[in-house]
Amino acid sequence: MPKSPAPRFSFINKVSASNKIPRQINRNLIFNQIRTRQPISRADLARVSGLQRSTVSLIVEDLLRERWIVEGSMGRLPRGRRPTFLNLNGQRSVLALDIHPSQTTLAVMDLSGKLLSHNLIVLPEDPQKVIAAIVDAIGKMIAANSDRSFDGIGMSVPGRFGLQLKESNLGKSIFAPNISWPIGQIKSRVEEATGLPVVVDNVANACALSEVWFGESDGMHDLVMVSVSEGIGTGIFANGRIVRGEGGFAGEFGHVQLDPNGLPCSCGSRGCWETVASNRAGMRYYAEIANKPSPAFEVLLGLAAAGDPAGKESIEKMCIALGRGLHMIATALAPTEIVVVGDITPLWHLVGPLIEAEMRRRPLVKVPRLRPAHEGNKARLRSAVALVMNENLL
Amino acid sequence: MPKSPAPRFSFINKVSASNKIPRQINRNLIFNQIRTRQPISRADLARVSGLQRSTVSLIVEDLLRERWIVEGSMGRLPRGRRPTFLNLNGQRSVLALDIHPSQTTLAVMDLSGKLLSHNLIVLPEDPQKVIAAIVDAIGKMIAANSDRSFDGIGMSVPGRFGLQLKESNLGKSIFAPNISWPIGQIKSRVEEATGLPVVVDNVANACALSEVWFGESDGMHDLVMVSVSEGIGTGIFANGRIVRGEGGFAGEFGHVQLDPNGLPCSCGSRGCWETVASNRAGMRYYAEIANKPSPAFEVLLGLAAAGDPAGKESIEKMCIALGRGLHMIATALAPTEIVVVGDITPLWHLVGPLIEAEMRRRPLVKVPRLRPAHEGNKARLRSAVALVMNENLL
DNA sequence: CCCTGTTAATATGACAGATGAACTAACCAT
DNA sequence: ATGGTTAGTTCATCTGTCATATTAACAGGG
Repeated sequence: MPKSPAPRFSFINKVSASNKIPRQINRNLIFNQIRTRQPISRADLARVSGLQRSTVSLIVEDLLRERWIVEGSMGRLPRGRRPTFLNLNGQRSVLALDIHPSQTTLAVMDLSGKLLSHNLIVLPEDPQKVIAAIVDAIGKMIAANSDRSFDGIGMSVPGRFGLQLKESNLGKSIFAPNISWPIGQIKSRVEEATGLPVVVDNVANACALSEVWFGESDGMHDLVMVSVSEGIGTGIFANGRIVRGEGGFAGEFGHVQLDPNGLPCSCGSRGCWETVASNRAGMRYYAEIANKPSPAFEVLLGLAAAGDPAGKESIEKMCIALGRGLHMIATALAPTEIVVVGDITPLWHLVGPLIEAEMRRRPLVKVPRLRPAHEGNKARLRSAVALVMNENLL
Repeated sequence: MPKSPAPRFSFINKVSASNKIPRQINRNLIFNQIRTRQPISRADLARVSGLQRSTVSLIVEDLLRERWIVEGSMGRLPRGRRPTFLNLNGQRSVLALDIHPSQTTLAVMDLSGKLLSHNLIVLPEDPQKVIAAIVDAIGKMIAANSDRSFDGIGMSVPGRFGLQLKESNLGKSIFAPNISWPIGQIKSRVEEATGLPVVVDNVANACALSEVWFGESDGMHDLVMVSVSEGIGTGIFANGRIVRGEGGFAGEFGHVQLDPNGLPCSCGSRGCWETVASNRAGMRYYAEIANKPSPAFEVLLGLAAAGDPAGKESIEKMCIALGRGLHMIATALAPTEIVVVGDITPLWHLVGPLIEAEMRRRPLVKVPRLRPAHEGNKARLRSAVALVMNENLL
């Protein structure tokens, strides 16, 4: 990375900067390069970052001392001294909890987002017992991995939490219409029980971060992550950060009213985008078309993939509604790419073209790249790692 | 400003930071404090910025040497040495050009956004002669103010320009459906003619910046600026910067399709928000209701203010449509505040409540503050100053 | 008129951190 | 062995902030 585009910090800032700031920034840079390019030598880090080899060595020394990274094998070059490869410390790991109305998963992942083990958590019927069950499952998972060291617990949840300046979470759910148990207490309860720092964030925000941390996006461009499940949530990544908005409530494109005469929505409004484009909408379409109750969404997807006419038509209707919403997002934010995560992503070869065609049917000054989340099935889990790293690493 | 909320630079960055970065940031901070609090002493700057007095003195020395600021009178305190007040250098000024489909204004402003003189520019009919007329007017304005020194020319235009990493402009208009002359060449033509740096930006972006630089907003919160004129443009300020999106096309909420069966729009789509909520829409409503051609929008506003039934009804319809769009923005981005700029702002006591009521008629997790632009009539001009400062000052 | 207290502003040395050049280490090919 | 090459470290220098000391400038009181 040549240093040509000199960094500009010309935003209006209210806090003064000390001379530790450059180290903070450069350390971040170096760590991220190790993360994304490991194994990599100090010399290559210097080349890639634009920093001097001496500076890189100092930063690497810090990261080694704090055990974020480890020295690995030595490389072999046609000429010259052999480089020492650096890797993320594989022993450090993160607990990832993906809370989902229909299915909650707990996993152990390492800092590079590799899935080490995972379990479905069966949540009890009684809303008051859900958190206890989660705490219990987490305890067992930690016990079963006593050889590893955990840096924290990341949770992606379908709802918006109040956030403060620091990107950490107040732990108080304010807007989670698709969850029926008292999710607001989960942060404090789990922190109390495990002693580990817990970072909670909205699924879509977390997946957006995940895409930037682990995916093909490089953090330099704008990205909107659209999470399609029971409802629709979006995470907006712009200018190198998640756009959180006042109280952390940015990204509720799902509750933009597209049709004033539309169906009532769980949020209390009617005709919201998610009433026509979510999994629930797909199932409703099926029920209307086939004139019988819809099966679970995964099953419905299977029907559509197998060529069942009612199944196909209902998924198509859903895709058209999705496309219209994506046009809204593309028009409003002109992101470089829009990434979709949800149950439909495994069937992207079917739904992707439909969604994209509908998005492009209207004029669009700049057409964003549209794609499913990188490794969609792990995206929500891995986003939890991104959350913890984003919060705790620096 | 106590240093308590330690600045976090934990975004994913690709450029390394040198140890000149803190100075850059602190210099910015000090300059902005002088700008917003002038006259102010070094001691107060230290208190207000959290920096040491010695550091402040060094930075002030730089700013004085570069003539950004000047030493003014001395203060008087009940006890102790008298402070030396610092002020922006009143001699430095900026040319501000507000290009507007119906009216183009050229002004001289100082760095604090004070309007020193201004002129309407009458644009010739022939599209090919417009830029020459503008260049001519600028030349005359500079000649008439030969005692002043100009730092640059800021232009706010109703359109989106291609932008690059540096927030400067490529000078090539790509999307300006409401301008009929070749605006894309304006930057290079004017730079060539005057030798001054020219910064061009979308009206809404510029006004958003202006609000942050000169208004009551402190740059710490998110803000969406909605510019209502022939069309509707929005400028999104989040995480301390304008959200520009790929190619600089973010903010086209005006072209989100709210009604698939709506009227055709200048962008080629139909049922865009701006087809129902812009000045043009207001005039169309009047023509429909009164069954006669609408007068110019300013006149229509006057009718409404004077109590003319058709005038009132048409403006009301426009306000309702505006409110619906603001609900969309509030839902999507949850900004701390939404600021409106345009011809309607002088009548805010009439239209404001209507717009806000409609915005709040639907559920909203977080209701943004809604207000007209600070000194709405000067907002577009002053935004040009913000553009130049944002671009050239540091 | 000269202390004393108080506040403003500058000077100075210590510390953090990036830089670049010099240096050492390790390897290969001849 | 030797020279060439690449990796990584050491060190002096520079920029910049910070804390403290010092000087400057004022008011009020004896």
